[in-house]
Amino acid sequence: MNIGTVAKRSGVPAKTIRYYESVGLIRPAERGDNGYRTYSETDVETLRFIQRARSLGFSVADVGNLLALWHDRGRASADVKALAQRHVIEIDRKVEELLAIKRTLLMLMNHCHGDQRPDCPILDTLAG
Amino acid sequence: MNIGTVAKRSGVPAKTIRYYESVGLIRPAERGDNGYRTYSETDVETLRFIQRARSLGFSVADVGNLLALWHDRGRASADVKALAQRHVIEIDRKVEELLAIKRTLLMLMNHCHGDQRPDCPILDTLAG
DNA sequence: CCTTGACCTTCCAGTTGCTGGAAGGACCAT
DNA sequence: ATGGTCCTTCCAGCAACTGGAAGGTCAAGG
Repeated sequence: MNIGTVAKRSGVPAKTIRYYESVGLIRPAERGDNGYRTYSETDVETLRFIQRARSLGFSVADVGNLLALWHDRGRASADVKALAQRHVIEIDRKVEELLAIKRTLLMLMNHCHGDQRPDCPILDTLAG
Repeated sequence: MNIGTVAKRSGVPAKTIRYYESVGLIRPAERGDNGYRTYSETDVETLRFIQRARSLGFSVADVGNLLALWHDRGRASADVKALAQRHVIEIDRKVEELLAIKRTLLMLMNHCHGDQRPDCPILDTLAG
């Protein structure tokens, strides 16, 4: 299979597959006589795994860890769960940060007429 | 005032001030005979404004828009409010995205023993 | 046989918002 | 004179791609 086929079947763009190879997330693909990268079914599976993990917001580094755990038949599920747990904590942190900002913005917007007049508590607050 | 002093007084690191200048968020500072950038009280105010806007998550581009509105005495507060509104919508989008991911992760974690055994629904799901 | 178009290759640059570091000049106190 | 702290510029790197240029390959159609 060439990279385009794998891209279509895994949902990971060809460019991104090359990128993953360049940063060591996947090992370098075999090459045909023409220099084209050649892939197997297993590679498609791996890329799908990566795709799903990335869409859950895991960093490329963490996806690397997940891949290692996946391939390690002697892994402890506790290690996987702990990784997920850390990720959830990080998500909570981000959500809290965003909500705090949102609260502030809504408060400011509440005090702003939002019409043609120039006076605006939002700008006033930013100005201090 | 030299850049270090302004940095301290505005809370914006010297490096970041130079960066803001390089991307056109603030206009190039006057230079002294020694080539050092020279700043006024007004510049400190501006940098504080920028600092607050950035800490509310506005992009540098949007901070540029906010600065322009701030300096425009004929502005309509509606424009400021609309900009804030767009930002809130974007925040909502991000929060929703994060919460959706979190829900998925918690569900997966719920099904995972998290002990020394290797079988792990988290990995199974990622593998498809 | 030739051309066209869709592949593939590599490498460089841009995105966002800084941040670190190197190399060199300036200033101030002792 | 010397040390320490400022300032200058430019280059590189972070995350995770994405776009584009320049060029090689391949398969189908006229």
